[in-house]
Amino acid sequence: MSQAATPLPPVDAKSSDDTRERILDAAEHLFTENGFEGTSMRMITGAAGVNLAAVNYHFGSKEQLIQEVFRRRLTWLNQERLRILDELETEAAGKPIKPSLIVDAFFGTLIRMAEHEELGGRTFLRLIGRTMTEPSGFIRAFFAEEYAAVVDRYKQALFKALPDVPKAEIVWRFHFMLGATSYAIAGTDALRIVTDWGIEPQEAEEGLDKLLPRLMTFLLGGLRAQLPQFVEPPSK
Amino acid sequence: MSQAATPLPPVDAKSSDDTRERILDAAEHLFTENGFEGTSMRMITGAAGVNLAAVNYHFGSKEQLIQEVFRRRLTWLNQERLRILDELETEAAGKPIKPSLIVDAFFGTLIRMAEHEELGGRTFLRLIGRTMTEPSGFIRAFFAEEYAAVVDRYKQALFKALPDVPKAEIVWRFHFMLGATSYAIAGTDALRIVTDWGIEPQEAEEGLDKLLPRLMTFLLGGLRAQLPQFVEPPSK
DNA sequence: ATCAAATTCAAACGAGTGTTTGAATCATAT
DNA sequence: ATATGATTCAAACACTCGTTTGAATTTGAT
Repeated sequence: MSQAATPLPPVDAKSSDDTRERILDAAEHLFTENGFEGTSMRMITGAAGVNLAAVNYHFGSKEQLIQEVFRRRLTWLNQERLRILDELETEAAGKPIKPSLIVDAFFGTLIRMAEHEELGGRTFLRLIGRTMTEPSGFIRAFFAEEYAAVVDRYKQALFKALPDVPKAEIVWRFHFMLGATSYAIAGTDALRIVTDWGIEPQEAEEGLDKLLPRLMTFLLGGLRAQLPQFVEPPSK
Repeated sequence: MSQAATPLPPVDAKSSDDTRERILDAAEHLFTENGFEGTSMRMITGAAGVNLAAVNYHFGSKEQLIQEVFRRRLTWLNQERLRILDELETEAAGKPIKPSLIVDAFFGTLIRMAEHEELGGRTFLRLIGRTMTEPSGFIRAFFAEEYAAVVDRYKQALFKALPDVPKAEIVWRFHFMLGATSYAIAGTDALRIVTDWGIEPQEAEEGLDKLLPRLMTFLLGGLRAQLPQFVEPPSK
């Protein structure tokens, strides 16, 4: 129980950072493949080539390990999202921002993480896609805290960008966009089984390059769609 | 090990159907709240008020129980989807069907299940939304088998309905639509935490009545969006 | 009433879980 | 070289997991 309370190594990188990183990398991969409950500490430490007790020593518990796996990526992602939105708002100088720019800043920034292996690459992208529907209470709470500020800023930007669309409608469509995106990245192989595509597999392979423009046009098409007409239920 | 091999009670309803149904209902709710690995047999049998061994006796294993939880709903759902598509194709008499009708037949039929408690209601809807991103291998395989025929028929219908859209594009957009839908139904409360809405909660409550038209316009907006222009990467 | 099958039950099984312990090893600064 | 703290390690802890067992009970047909 020596120093497990220390949140992060203070400044310089000790050799034990190795162990931490190896554990985080192994956990990221295994969580993606097997889920949180389907991944045991022994699987993680085995894949990382470290002792079983290392996780509890460095992170405290499995729960805290899960949080750290996300935090090391999400902190960067959401700061980047805020930075870009700041930039856009500065350029716009008070005027509304084009919806396509807002959507790209939020979802494009996420998708583009897949190209950078040092940011977790496709593995982390799949993991986060799956985790959005995670039932576990503490994960939902953690995500809520990690996302609250960003989502709120983007919501406000969309309200301003689409003044003719009711706010409730925008929130719902934001919700839908999140779903389409999560699914697209989580299920690159999950649903390939289901759909079997019926198109040349070569065309499915190069998916990630073309995924972003494809997703983008879909999201924007949905975001800018005509407003729904609520039909009153027949009689009642 | 008396008769555990019997797939289903032959014809008439015995009193033990009670036990089966109680288990399935309890499992459906608990899986929705806690996930598959987060729900133990003891939780299920406890909630159902039956003996611990009852699950293994009636279903063989936890894995088979999970499959049965889905099968009793999905069989109806996908038959209904096929039936409606048959109807639409008969009416169309060889001509393409309007995309909105196809989309409503597939996704609307799912959403409308929520209104019928005897079909599982909102609980099953949330469960299926979450399960689409499930990592577990046997669940993916099971879903693939259960969905293959339906998805293929609907894909063909969409190809015909949108002759100007490349097939690969349609498959992707079908994928996106699945994601938006799954998310919308799975996360009715999951993301409410994240977004906190910023709109009158009363307006969020009546969500399910208006969810379908809202989702519908979003999906159709995305499905019919302009085609993406693939920009070649800068230099390379 | 009798018999055979279906179902329920309490108890236990072996395996796997996350976590803890205390000694051994390593690194670093004096 | 020595002392101090950080880290690693093998072993064990208490617990939960899904499943199995074999006897008790219930059910339904004769």
